[in-house]
Amino acid sequence: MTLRDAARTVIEQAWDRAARAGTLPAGPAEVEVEITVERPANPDHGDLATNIALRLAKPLRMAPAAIATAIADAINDPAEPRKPLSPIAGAIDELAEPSKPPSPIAAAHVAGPGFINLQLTDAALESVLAVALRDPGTWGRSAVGAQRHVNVEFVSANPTGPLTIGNARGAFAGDLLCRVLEAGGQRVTREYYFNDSGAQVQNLGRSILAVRAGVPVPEDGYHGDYIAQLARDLPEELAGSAAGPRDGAAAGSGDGSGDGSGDGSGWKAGQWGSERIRSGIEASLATLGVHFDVWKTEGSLHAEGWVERAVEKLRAAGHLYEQDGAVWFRSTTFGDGKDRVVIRSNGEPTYFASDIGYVTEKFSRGFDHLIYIWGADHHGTVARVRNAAEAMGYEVAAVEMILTGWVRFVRDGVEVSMSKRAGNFVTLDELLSEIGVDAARWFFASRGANVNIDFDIELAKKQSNENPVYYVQYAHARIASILRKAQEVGLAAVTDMSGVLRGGPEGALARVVVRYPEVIEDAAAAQETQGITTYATELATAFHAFYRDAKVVDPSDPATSGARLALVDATRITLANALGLLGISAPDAM
RNA sequence: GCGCCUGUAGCUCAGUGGAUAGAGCGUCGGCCUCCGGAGCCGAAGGUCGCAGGUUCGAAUCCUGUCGGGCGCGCCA
Repeated sequence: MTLRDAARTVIEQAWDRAARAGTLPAGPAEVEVEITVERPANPDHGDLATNIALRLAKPLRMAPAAIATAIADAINDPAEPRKPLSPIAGAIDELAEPSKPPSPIAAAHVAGPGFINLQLTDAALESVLAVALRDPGTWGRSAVGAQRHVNVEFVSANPTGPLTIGNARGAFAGDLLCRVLEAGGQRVTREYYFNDSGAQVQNLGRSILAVRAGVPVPEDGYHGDYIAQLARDLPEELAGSAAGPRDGAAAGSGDGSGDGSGDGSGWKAGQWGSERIRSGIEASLATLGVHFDVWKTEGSLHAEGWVERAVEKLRAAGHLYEQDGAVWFRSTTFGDGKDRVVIRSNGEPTYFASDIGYVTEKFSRGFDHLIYIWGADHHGTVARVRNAAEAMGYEVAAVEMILTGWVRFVRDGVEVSMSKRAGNFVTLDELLSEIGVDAARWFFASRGANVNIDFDIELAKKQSNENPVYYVQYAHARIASILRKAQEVGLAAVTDMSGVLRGGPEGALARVVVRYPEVIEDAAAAQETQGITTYATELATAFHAFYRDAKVVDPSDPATSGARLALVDATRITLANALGLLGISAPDAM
């Protein structure tokens, strides 16, 4: 439970008392309305504020200011015995007599058109800081999403070439999403889906063989240095079998690929090269701090019968029909603009058929929720996959697609066009060696997943030293330095901060620190990380201001020093947790 | 043509029903005898694309419109 939740309870109980006392015509039991509590931007408006009186004006048929006054008076009434409040992160109880837990609210004021502004007690601030200091490992984490097991599939680039900076968006967006869901208490499985048996793999093999043989690569083959490297490394036995038969285990999709060429040349080389590339991709992702739990191949979905069974499921439910020799899914039943082919007239299943099989396979593993991170160019396939899930009897809401916006990569003002086939691309590894993982992570974490971004590589390099991430990291390093200094002179943090938080620089910093759990809760609910980077910047700013105004290490005043050390350490823990949640390092020295 | 995303400060982006719309970078001006100046303080800079509507209240919700991106295959 956060301070915000506690405040909500205080407000609801005050409203209830006002209704029972007759100053308001109806209480929370009679009127259905959500009590929203927010952190006002203007510090003059208190620590927390609620607009409940404005929202009750219509149902209660009263002026907002009168309602606000009634509720505020009830909150402020010291004679009123307090009902037990749920503990604030289990901490406030410890400071209170069990029979009468204290309210975290010191005072309520009516302001503006009917807002109720609330002031937190110093005891509430101190008890929340104590939670951070006592249990840094879980500080800020929420259990709201416990029990939900989520599958997040992202990147999923076919292994026909190294990851490019075009894949960076999905990699970071997906990983950041996973991290914020985990912080919200959910269980997450990170999944990478790829095709190890399609025509592109064969195409890759032919390209490798062609380069090795010194002949021109096929017209739509792959180019680039990495192909030359693979050609050099290709084992002799695979190089000799240019026309080797296709591996039977991969049967089911892509076979012949409908182009009539029908020969199996390049298969073994292609599969060898594909696996080489895949492990290279895994290594690249590892340098980003991105690790997958499951690597799933399209071929396995066919081999294990998932596609076939899913198609049967749709057929049994009456959602399939035949036309022009093909089998169609009646997607229009569920609002799609047109029906979609599942089995082509040549008997081959479509990519969509694999998607359908994959949905059933994922749900068979017990997930409550599926999330797909797709590029914006895939939005056309969202409806059909969700429709198919619905047609098979799954909850549509449990199948969610998040579309990442376009990243337009620019170098010196000129757009960098990228094509793996043409061998013209900037790899993810190159990007990171230029700007660094921490800066790249911060860049993507601080922007919405679905917005289009212009990314100027030269500008990013140039500005990397001024990246806001260093501002936050610097605050962390500065605190670490202060703590080292304190230890040198024999000063230690004290747990009893009573009196130190009263107003002044301490109160201002403490008020930002204690907000952290709410920031994480909001981020998890919105499935976004921008709020975390914004908050981390605010916290760093608050610390730097505190540092300016308050001397922390002062041997002549160990009591004040001790309390300030505790506050500063809670700040350090919070910065480290926020950065760590985003996969960014929190250095003790820079 | 239809559908989805998007338009906020010079630039890159936060802010999705609340009080005076924010940050970083850039520009201009200040601050190191003192725990880390990768810092601090201040200034300039915005008809939130435009027009209607809903609401006590709209950058935020609805409708229309203009600009940008993407999609509309028995490709993956």
